[in-house]
Parts: sequence; C-alpha cells; structure tokens
Amino acid sequence: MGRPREFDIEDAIDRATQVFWVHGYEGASLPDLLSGMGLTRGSLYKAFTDKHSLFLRVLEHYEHHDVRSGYDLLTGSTIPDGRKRILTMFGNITDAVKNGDHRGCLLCSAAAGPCAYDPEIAKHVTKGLNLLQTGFARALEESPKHVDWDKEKRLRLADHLLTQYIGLRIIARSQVSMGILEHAVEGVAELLD
Amino acid sequence: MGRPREFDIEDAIDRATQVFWVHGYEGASLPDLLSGMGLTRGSLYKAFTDKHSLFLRVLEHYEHHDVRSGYDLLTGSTIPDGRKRILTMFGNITDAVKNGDHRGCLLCSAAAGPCAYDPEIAKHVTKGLNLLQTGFARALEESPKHVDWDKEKRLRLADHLLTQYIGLRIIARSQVSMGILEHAVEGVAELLD
DNA sequence: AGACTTAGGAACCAATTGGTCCAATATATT
DNA sequence: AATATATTGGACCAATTGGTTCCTAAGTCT
Repeated sequence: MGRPREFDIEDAIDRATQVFWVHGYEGASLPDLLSGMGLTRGSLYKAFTDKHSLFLRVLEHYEHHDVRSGYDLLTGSTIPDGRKRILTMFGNITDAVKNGDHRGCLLCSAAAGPCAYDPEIAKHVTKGLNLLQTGFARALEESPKHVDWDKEKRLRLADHLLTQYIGLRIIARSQVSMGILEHAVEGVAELLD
Repeated sequence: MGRPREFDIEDAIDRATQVFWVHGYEGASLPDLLSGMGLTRGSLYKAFTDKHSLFLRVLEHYEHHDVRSGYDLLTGSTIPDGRKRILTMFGNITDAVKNGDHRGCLLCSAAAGPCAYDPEIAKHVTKGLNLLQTGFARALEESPKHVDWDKEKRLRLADHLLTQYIGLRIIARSQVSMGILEHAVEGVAELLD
C-alpha cells in the first residue's frame, strides 16, 4: 500500500557498487552516487538511511556477486586442476587491467582505506577476504602438486596467494607499470610448479 | 634579510609525514595537519603552497627515509645472504604490526587511493615502488639459491615479492587477522627455499 | 637606529560535504 | 471515489572542506 518505489533496490545497489568501486568509499560523493544511481537525495536516504549503510549493503552485494564468483572459480569443477584455477584467477586480473579496468577490488581498496577506522566495514572486508582465502585453500586441495602437502603448509600458501591477490589488485588501481603485474602473475605460476 | 622562519622545514615535513601516514592523503584534513605540524594556516601555505604540494614533499621525504632504509636493508652487506635480507624485511612488517603500528606503507596507501586520479602522486609512488623492486632484485642476486637463476626469472620473482610486500602492508592497515600476515611471511620463506 | 622583508595568526571565503524536511504526487485498498 | 500510505524531488541546513587575505610582530641588513 502507498506509492510504490519507482526503482529496483537491487538495481540501485548494483549501480552504487559501480560508483564506490571506481571512487572508493570516501572518494564517492553524494552527487556521484545520486547521478550514478539515478536517484534524488530523498529517495536514497529513505531507502538506504545514509551513505555508510548504503556502503555496507554494497559490500554485501559485492561479496555475493564478485567475490563469490571468484570463490566459485577457485572451487568449481569446470577446471579439474586447482592449480590451473588459481592461475586463471590471476590471469583474469591482468586481463581486466589490459581491458582498461583499473577499478581493482572494492574489498582491497576498502582494506586500504576506511577499514582502518570503521569496524563495521572491516568486518565485511575480512569476511570477503576470508572467503577468497578458503577458496585458494580449496583449490590447493585439488591440485595434484599440493594434495600431499601438509595441511598447515597448504594454508600458508593460501595466505600467501591471498596477499598476492591483494597486492595485484592494488597495483591494478595505481599507475604502476603493466609489466609488474604480468611478471608477478608469472611468478605465481612458477611458485605453483 | 627578513624575519627568519620559526620552524624547521624538514621537521615540519617529517611531522606532516606522520599525519599523512596515519590518515592517508584524502583522510588528512587541514586541521589535522596544522595541529600535527604545530603550524597555523598562514605559515603552512606560505611554506608549502598547498596541501597537494605538501604531500608531494612528504612523498619525497618518505622515499628518502623510509623507502630508502628498506632498500638499504635489501642491498646492504650487513647481512651477507640476500635471501635473509628479504626475510628480515618481511619480518619487520609483522613486527611493526605486532607493536601496534597499523600505518602500513604510505606509498601503498597512496597507490590504493589518490594514485588513481593524480599523475604527479602516481609518479612519486611508482618511483618509490620501483626502488623497492630493484632492492628485491639486488638481494636475489646475492642469494646463493638464486644467483644461478636466469636474470628474467629473478626479476619475475622480484616483482612477485614487491606485490607480496604491497599486499602485506595493505593488510597491516586493515583489521584482517594477524595470522594471515604471519602465514604469508612464512609462505615467503618457503618460497625462497 | 631605521628601512626593509618576511613570518605569524586570525578573520574570512566560497564551495562542498553529508544530511533533513516537507509539500506534491502516485498508487493500493476500501 | 475517498482515504491512507509511501515515494519523490527539491529546497534547505549546519558543518567542514581547502584556500585567501591582511594586518601585526619580529627579525635582518645597512
């Protein structure tokens, strides 16, 4: 009852995600969000309370879609060899940058920024990063080269890979040379051999 | 001629560095800087033109001191084995976090932030990161395990280590668990064996 | 000592920040 | 058709942003 909302909540969150992804949490201004989402202030505040709450929704959305798809790639059985899954994952990062996508990873940017002073954001970020971490660990469990390893050792490698992932996605956002990205990914390939 | 400046420029830059290091470029407000540096607006703008120029000076300062000391550690001969130098470097990162230092690396934070839209800042950041990169490469040249390697392969590993460094310092700023940091560093140790 | 030059500090500024409020509007239900 | 309910969009707001101006005080140099 009452006047129905003229926009779809999920659509709006998705568009907000794009804005935050490009500009970061602090860098995205209200006008940025409003024009990006195609809303006016009233509608945004009625539907999402405030910028902070909206960002939390966006983090969830990002986690359910982008992070999840990364996790699915790492754990899915379309590629039987876990090691190859990891390499495709890293390959995707360089491909994105080659195609002009310099957004990096929303989670990693948040880790570098508002995470430091905002525990709520930090909670979401750690949750997402932990998902990726277990993704790497799962992939290693299904890699012929690593199955026989000590579980501890595999977990260490997973954390190493997660850190590498974060580093790469930060580099993707910066103007640091493409070469480093490619080399680092080749380095990962050698590491897994 | 004229009244002499009551504060030391280098001291002021050093204090500004601390402020930016904690808050990041965008996160540091003028009042933050003024109180941190012990100056008033007039003095700051007379001496440093504006916030942006000040930050560039700060980046240089950071590069000449903190980045440089990292480079010196990686290339210095106090520790003869390059591999061990790299490990102490990474060990220092976890030690810092253990001691409550969550500032991470000014360069890495800038890479995640203003680098994306500010070419001047980007230039300084890449310069600093390149220094670290060659530091890693030099260290590998003086590591018994890696001297015989192909130069190309060593450079790839250097880039891999640089990426790992960036990832770790981003994690240091976030609230992600200490365990990941330690594991990742142990992962580096295994990687170099 | 006096002229000159510069720093210091506070008042001031326009623009932007995130956020609130309310009248107009549009629909679902009765 | 009338009513209740909820959205919309824009006017409005206080606080903060980075930045400027200007007058006074404090030095240096001759």
